[in-house]
Amino acid sequence: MSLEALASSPANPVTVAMSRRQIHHLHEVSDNTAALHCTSCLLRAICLPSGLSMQDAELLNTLISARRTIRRGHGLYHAGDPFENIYAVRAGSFKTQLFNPEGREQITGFQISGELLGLDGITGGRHDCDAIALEDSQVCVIPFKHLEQLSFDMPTIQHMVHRLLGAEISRERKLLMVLGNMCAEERVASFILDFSARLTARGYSSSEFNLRVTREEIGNYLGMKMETVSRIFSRFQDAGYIAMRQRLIRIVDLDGLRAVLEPARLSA
Amino acid sequence: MSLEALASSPANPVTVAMSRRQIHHLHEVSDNTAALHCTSCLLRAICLPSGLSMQDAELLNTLISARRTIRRGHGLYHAGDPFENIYAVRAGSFKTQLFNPEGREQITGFQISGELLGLDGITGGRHDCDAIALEDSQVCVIPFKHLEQLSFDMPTIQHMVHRLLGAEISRERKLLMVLGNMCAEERVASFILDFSARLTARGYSSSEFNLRVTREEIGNYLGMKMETVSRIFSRFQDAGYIAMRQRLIRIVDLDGLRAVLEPARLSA
DNA sequence: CGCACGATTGACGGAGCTCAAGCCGCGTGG
DNA sequence: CCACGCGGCTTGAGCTCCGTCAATCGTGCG
Repeated sequence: MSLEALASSPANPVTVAMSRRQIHHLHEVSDNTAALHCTSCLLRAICLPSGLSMQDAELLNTLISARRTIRRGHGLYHAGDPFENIYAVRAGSFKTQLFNPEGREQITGFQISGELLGLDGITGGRHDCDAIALEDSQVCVIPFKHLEQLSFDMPTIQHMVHRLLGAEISRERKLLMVLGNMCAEERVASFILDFSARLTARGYSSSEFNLRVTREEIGNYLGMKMETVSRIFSRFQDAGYIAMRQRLIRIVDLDGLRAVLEPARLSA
Repeated sequence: MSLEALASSPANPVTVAMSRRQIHHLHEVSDNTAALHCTSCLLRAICLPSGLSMQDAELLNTLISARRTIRRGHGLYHAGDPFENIYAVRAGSFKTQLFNPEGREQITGFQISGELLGLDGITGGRHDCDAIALEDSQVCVIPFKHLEQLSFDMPTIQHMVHRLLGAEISRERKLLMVLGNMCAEERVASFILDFSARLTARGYSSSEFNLRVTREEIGNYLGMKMETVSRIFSRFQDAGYIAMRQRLIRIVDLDGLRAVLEPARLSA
């Protein structure tokens, strides 16, 4: 079936299949009531306890004081809130946004299951950004004081904390590279590829997923305007790299998408 | 005296005075041989030991295994080097640069006295960027393993490490805001203001300083081309915000520079 | 003194922004 | 169940800011 047909027909069987198949949604994890402990959590391999022994993971579990459910559009925390906990996304997804003194907004990241929230605020004792749920979501609450205490006796836990903070630094650096060096097409391509890679690591489909965010939010994150994001999605669709319907996206030609980032294109 | 004269005349008394006065240079600190310990170092208030008691600072000093001198243009460490130490800039200045898989370069920061280097690499056990000296410089070497060990017994030290990592995250977020939200003029204005603020915190002149970096490097850092950086410096000079001669810059109208960042300008 | 590298400045073109119109899909209420 | 409205998305036309290319200048160094 041609991509043109896919793009133009709302009743197209493929797109209908896409919208019906539930991808990366709340129930996959939270319905599993057996997974209330880190040791048995489905996210264990990629979440906080990754790299820890079974015993250490058990210990970590004792820290998790609660789980919290956040409704779509609501905040997990806001800039200025006292820093007390870090959070592991158990189900759903979030965005973190920053406001500068002049009131400009910058989205600094989108977090999905198994990723952490709240590491900002370690320095100042207060969070310095807002974390907003993009859909009904659930997080594990980890009181940071307890984590610090635990890390006195446990070098592995201390290493873990350092690793987490370092990972956040690396993540932001990658974004700096995108914003500082890439043109609009490249930014969008790397955005899609990054999302795909993270979903792969979590065992979700890497070729078909729901972005959950508006064009506006993607644009803000990538430092460009909504209209440009939209145009480039359309261009990628015409080029046969992706197929999309609303916020549902399917990667059709991974190599094509990767080629957008190749510097060789510049000389061509 | 008019700014036009200042800009056009190389022999102008003001600019000559600027180039003769030594600002932010190596000898201010390293000549002070009494300051070989954290407790007596001139940078104490703003460096690693900031916020620590005299005793803790003394303890910290025992960690500093060596000082290293790096010649201008040489690397303190490179991407891929095993991560062993973090470094405190004792004198001079550095840039940190990142290369992505496609070979693109992104400068992620400029570090001056009292600032830290090497925090990247905590995660992977390897540095993930290069640190290059912008002038002959000297650093204090702090073996990270020792620091971690020390932090088992010393909550204050552990807090310090977390604070440092958190500060790095915040720093990069500010840059994300600049790259994601601001036009060229605003980027340059915020670059100058950021530099000025950091020098103020270190007791240097906040209105007159040596940038030490090429237009190319400023452009790379700010996500724009050298020519645009140059044009905007010229424009700021014409507008009476700054006076500059080569890499030496003097802030003439701080409020004017700040006003460039005001969103009110957009509606005007 | 002359070379080389960096900085400046101009002319031009294009990528991406602005403004605007129209469309789609979903929720709501009659 | 359908009409309606609204928020988000798409697409077009025109413009602007910034990148590109190129010439020139200035400065520091050998």
